[in-house]
Amino acid sequence: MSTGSPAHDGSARDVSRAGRLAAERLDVDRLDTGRLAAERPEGYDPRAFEPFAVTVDLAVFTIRAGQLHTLLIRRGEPPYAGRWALPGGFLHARESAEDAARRELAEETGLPDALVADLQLEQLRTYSAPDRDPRMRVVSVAYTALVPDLPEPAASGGGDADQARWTPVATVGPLAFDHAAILADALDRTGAKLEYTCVATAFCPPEFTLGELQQVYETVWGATLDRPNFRRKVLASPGFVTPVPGASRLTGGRGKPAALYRRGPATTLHPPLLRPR
Amino acid sequence: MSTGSPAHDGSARDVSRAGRLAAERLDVDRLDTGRLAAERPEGYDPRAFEPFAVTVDLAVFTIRAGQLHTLLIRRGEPPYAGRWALPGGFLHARESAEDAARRELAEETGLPDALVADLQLEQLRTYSAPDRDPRMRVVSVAYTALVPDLPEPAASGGGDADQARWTPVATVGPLAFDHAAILADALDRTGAKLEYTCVATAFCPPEFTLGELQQVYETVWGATLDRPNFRRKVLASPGFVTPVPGASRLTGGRGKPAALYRRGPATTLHPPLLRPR
DNA sequence: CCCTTTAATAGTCGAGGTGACTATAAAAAG
DNA sequence: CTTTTTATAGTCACCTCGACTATTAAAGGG
Repeated sequence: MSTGSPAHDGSARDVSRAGRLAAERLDVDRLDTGRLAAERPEGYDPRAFEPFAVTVDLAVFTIRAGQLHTLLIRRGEPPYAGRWALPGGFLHARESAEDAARRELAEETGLPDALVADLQLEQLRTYSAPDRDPRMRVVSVAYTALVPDLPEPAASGGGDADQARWTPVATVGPLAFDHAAILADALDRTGAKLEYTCVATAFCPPEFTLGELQQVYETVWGATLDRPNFRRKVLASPGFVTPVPGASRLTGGRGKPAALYRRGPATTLHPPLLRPR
Repeated sequence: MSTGSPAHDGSARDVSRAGRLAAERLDVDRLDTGRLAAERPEGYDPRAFEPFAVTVDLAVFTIRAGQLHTLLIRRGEPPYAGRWALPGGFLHARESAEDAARRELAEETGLPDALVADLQLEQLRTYSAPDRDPRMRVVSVAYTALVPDLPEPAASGGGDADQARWTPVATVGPLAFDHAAILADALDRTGAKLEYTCVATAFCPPEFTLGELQQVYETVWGATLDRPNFRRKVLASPGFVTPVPGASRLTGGRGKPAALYRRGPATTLHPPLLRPR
């Protein structure tokens, strides 16, 4: 947590990692990684090495009109036909879970590849309950992504735009599979990450005002913050934001124009910006 | 992060979750979860739905003789024959990853089932680099467990005791597969969790002195802490520890006997106990 | 053009947490 | 009995933070 990416991004590490002993379906004697045959418990079940399907699911958040939105996709086929679900899909044969998440995000949101490439993408948790899919065993690696408010709505990428939509998290109804639990976990994690990392700027455009940054915190936390104190805290955190010299923008039309900032080089907040209560 | 288990324990939730749409190997048209056929990119590869093997790996930590130790197992077969590795194994057909981790932990450490059942067990991260196993595709869900210093060394459970050992993390050599990276991630995470959760007591026996608790922090962080200040902080955190009335224990033989405490009901630390610098 | 409104920015003050430090109490060793 | 050792109690300055007030710079209405 000290100096690493706020998203606990491990893809670069993943790629350079050596492989791990694995099952070969017809060679049961060599299947049980890391354990000797002598150590195996009695009742050893060959079905233990049944293959699994592996998917990624994405909780993508943005802030639009002062409300936290998440990207949902309407399912067209059973089970859960007609239900909304998190975007996601299967791992391809030669890609890591993070690569798959990035690919799915690009495909389903139609974001330019350049934007997707350097996006905040954090591995949330892996969901592996045996009955989470009624038809077969599926293990899913969930990721969280934070994006700025997009000029173009989601699913502009060629597909049926009606099938993918930004939905205010407050109005999200029942979701397919265990996606409601994944979404809840993602919300918890995102709120917590705002406290001790600089990821809040991921919700903002390249240049933003401190008022807009504060709105990110207030929207995600569902709390109101004291503006002078928030300002003092952010400016006192080295590397959180860097001022754009001479630049300012009229925020609401009225009032004093606000100075503009860009995201700084820091990824963690020392000390943290704790949410009230 | 607010009131949940410090280990982000999601097993209870997992079990109650509905299943997720999955691949059926002979029904390619229904394989791509959450996406319509119209949305699929060209060059769609049927091998994308190749089955994966899913394993769990365990970074088990304990403190012994003032040093942080981790449980390692010596591999008996290639690849990496003779190398040390983290304990772990394959998911069985009808168990969640957390259940598998708990089962593997019980099998490989020989701990009493009762102890394993209510153990701190936290999902760390999922490792999915395509080349992490030279023979086939293996996705591994890594867990971290913190245990008190065990009277009996590891692998007392029937097997070849020479194949499993507590090893000081400072002297861990090269490990099999990407286990060195997993171990490093687990160390990072454990150090960070000590700051804002109460998991440190997981390293201690049921009754412990504040000096022993402080040693946990000092050992994991590799730093020395001021004793009066540590004491003040711990006692000021409601629910972190509860005193055992009238009980005391001679710690080193010499000196004033220390009061005994048990772990309290709290799981998170407000405000956090930040490590120095 | 002046005055009001609105929002950003600057500054103040006290409570509380924390680091560094000193002092006392209770045990064993000599 | 004295020394040593370790737990425990207490002190003090600094720094952060929450709550609050004051000033500045824009738009809008008369």
